[in-house]
Amino acid sequence: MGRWQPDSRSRLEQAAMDLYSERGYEVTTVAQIAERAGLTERTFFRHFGDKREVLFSGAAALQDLLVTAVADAPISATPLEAVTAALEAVGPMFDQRREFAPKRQAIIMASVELQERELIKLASLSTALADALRSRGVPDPAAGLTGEVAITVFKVGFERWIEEDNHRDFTQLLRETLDQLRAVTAPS
Amino acid sequence: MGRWQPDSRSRLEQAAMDLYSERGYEVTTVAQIAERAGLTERTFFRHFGDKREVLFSGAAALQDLLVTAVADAPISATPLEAVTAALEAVGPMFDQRREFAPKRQAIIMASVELQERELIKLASLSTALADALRSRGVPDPAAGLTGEVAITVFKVGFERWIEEDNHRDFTQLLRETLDQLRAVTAPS
DNA sequence: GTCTATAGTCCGATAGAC
DNA sequence: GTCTATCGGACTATAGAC
Repeated sequence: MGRWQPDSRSRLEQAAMDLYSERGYEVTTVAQIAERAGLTERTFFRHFGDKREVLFSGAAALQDLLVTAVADAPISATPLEAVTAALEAVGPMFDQRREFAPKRQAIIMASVELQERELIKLASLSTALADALRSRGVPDPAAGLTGEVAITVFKVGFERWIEEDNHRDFTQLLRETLDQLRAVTAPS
Repeated sequence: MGRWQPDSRSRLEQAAMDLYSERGYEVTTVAQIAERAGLTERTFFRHFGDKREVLFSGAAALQDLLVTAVADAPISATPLEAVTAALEAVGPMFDQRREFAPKRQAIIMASVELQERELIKLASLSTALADALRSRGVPDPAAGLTGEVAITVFKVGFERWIEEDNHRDFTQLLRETLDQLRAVTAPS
């Protein structure tokens, strides 16, 4: 055991979640987060680029999971089928943390600044999915549009998963949302 | 003619565009923008909530145009047809400022912070369109999903309109992008 | 670990328009 | 007189530089 307590990063994340929940994101200072974690402001900024990023460290893992699933989809899969497989692959990751996700979402929905960060993370996922599709030989504009469609389904499905009283599987809601999107765009 | 020069707001917008283009958004200070416009920092913040907002004052007019067009669509129109009418209604607004839009877009694409603001403005348009559809009696989840689809078409169509060598009508590109989106989501 | 620039807020003062 | 737009200065927190 070294000079420092382990898991500085996790402690900062936990302290930030707690303080953002208790008092709100805007009125919480980085100094307060660092203090609660037993660290200094300087250490916070060593781990996280800014005050918002402390809530978004899971984004990279989500992106890896999505991209890998697209790459691993059967060669015969259409672009939409490939991203559907990717969405179904991430479902369990959320169902496992059913109590964490709504808490984090409530914090984000209470702050425009945090919503901005959330949206650019989603846009990054869309770009990553489009690139993964292009690696499969999917041409533009289909690759870019399919990435956008996937993120729309993820976003809308996630919102419903959070707000639904009965806790249905995230995967099930994603499938349902995709079907509804297809109904909306289908020819009358 | 009074004590102040007219059009303080426009002068700030023009100065900001110029400086963001010349030096970049991040390295430009609000003091520099105000100075070039012959005003003070304090006045800048009176007109614009923050340093980014000076590039997004046109968003409200765009939203009004979209919402009005949805409300004015024929009663017989499907949700997708109503938002399609809205998209076609805003096309000319962009074709009129063909030299302004790419310059502004280049500034935004050079800064993650500005992209975040752009994305939340687009999300706001999506919500406004969904609300306009609900006012027409469109139920959820169709209203929300149709709003999202419309914004995807707008975003992707706009990017292509900017980067295309031959200057096709924005409206034409929007129609084409919607057709491609429908092809992507259509059953194989 | 210390220092500094900048964003953004708050209070008040001023001066013209009406 | 009221209303509105500008300016001045002090202040905090973020974020990056040293």
